[in-house]
Amino acid sequence: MILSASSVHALRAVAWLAAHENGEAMLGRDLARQVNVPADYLSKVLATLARGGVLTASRGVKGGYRLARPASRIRLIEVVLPFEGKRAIPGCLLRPGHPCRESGACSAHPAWGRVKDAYTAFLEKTTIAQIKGGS
Amino acid sequence: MILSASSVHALRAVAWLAAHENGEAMLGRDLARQVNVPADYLSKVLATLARGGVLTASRGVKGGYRLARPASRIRLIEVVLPFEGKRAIPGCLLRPGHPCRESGACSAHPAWGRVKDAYTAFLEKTTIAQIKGGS
DNA sequence: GGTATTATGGACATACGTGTCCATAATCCA
DNA sequence: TGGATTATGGACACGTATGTCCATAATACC
Repeated sequence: MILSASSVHALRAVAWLAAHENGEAMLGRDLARQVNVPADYLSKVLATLARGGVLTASRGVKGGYRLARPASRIRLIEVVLPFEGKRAIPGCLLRPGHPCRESGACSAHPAWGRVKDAYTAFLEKTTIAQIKGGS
Repeated sequence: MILSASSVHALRAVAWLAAHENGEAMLGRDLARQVNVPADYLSKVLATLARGGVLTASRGVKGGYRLARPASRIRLIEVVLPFEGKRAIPGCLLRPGHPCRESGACSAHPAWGRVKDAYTAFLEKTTIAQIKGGS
């Protein structure tokens, strides 16, 4: 389904974190239980997000994870990029890896362009605050 | 990138076939060379498309592949479905496998819905004739 | 300082997509 | 009928995503 499982895990975790911020750091295992993802796997995802500057992690008692910034200033692309790699931003449909500019665009460009634009706009313009739900 | 490599191979092959129909059947190895896909791999893809009723295959001398119907009556979803499986039609973003109806839609529904609708419309409404290029 | 607690990291297992190689079946033509 | 030609199918190889398990490092609290 378009986004990899790791990306969805990451979005779910960050969105849940945004919807339940209360000053305290949230434990990795609690977060895993809440978003229904294997704890040992989610820990890798969370570490990646911390390295990417989306979350801050702290160890020891009272440790856990927090958002590095307000949810309204975290865009989906930042959450997803480490897991999607270059595949995050789609290119030409029939010629993968091809830029598919207007001049010399491939034959599928008119139909595919609408999907491509909607998708990239979704990742680049939507913030966590817009998908977090809760309140 | 959203669609699997096999799906893109299939689309490229069918589109090329549509753009170069001339009454003759096209050999699998020629098709593979034209769309730049490994011949031994494309043959599996083409067999799947034949089983799915998108192409007709014939063996022996003068054999090869043809479109089973005019390109204007082959929708992209038919070409892609055997390779994408249930993943072909996207569902809820944060709750994979969830229908995400309007009532009780997940929190990401407003933003994600636009992408989802554009994508499913692309697959279900676009025909091979619209992406085949050539003349 | 010592101990419990938490995140971090490495090694490993598994499934699947992609791709290769080769034997076999079906078809055409001489 | 026999051989050449073509699609079909099975077995295998390989990389990557996903997931599990366990040791280690960092931190807070007593």
